[in-house]
Amino acid sequence: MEEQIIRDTVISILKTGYKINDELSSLFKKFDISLPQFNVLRILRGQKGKPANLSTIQERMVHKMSNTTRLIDKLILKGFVKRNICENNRRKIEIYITNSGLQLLDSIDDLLNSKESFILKKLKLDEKKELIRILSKIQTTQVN
Amino acid sequence: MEEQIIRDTVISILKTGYKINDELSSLFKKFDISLPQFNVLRILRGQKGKPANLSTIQERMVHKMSNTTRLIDKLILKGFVKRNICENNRRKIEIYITNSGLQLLDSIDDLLNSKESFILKKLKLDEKKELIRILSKIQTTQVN
DNA sequence: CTACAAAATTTGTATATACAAATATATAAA
DNA sequence: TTTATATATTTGTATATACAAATTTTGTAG
Repeated sequence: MEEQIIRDTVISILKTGYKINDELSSLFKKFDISLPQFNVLRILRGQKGKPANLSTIQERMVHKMSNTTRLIDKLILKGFVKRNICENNRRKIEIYITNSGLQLLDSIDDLLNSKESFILKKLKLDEKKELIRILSKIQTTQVN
Repeated sequence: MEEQIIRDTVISILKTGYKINDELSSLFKKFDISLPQFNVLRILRGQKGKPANLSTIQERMVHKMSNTTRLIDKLILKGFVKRNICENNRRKIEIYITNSGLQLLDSIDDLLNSKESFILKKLKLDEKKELIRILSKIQTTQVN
């Protein structure tokens, strides 16, 4: 029945998501960061020197979180990012990645690439594209 | 480049997983349970009266967790399940769903079905099947 | 200029989760 | 029978996350 297929689809997305989440988390753990923390660092690297403020980071995060402030706090403690108050708008903060943060990402990049390739190794190129196409339909479904 | 597509695929699976996770969580929250708790209740209902022990439940969970004991504790506190020590093997415990738990599931079923349908409403039947097929390839990829 | 609402971030607090170590029981070997 | 090993679950503890309320600063209407 259709209803069963819907349920199976939902469960298979969830399971695969959890699996990938767990595997990447265990990789990042070796570098003493969490997956969301890594995600933030990568967003900041993408800024190419320009700072980002909290709300920008939140928007771009793979998993939107309720508490990005404390996540940044931890990255600051580890020396991977810096935080300043924005001159123009003192409500905002400006967040930068440090050299140490860039070095960390650099040391993770290759490992991550091979991990990701491994996870998807059974998929042909077409299947990856198909996956992206179908999943993006779900992403763009607005829920009330 | 291929590497970029791999990354995009991984991110799109993660994002979709988080999205579905969050939406279902917010539905279950109305009933004062979490998604993993719901999952356990549904596993127990599937036992059709027979008890399940902790390790069985853990194996079947959508998201394997490190701490199923306390998850069950919470369900017991709410009166949705019961726990006994197994007669044959006193290391094991036997977990049952109560009538109250069954009623809860019953009251959730319809809402959940329509939520799931809504989430996947943009997908044709073939696309759902294709999704399941491709994702199962990832599921069966053993990571060292 | 003052009061009020909006925006951006932070903080308090309760709950959830991960991980490792501890406990309890059963099985097997000597 | 004693000791060791494996199995099943529980507990301690540190960390992570969710959610709501509080704080700080800005913009705007009167």
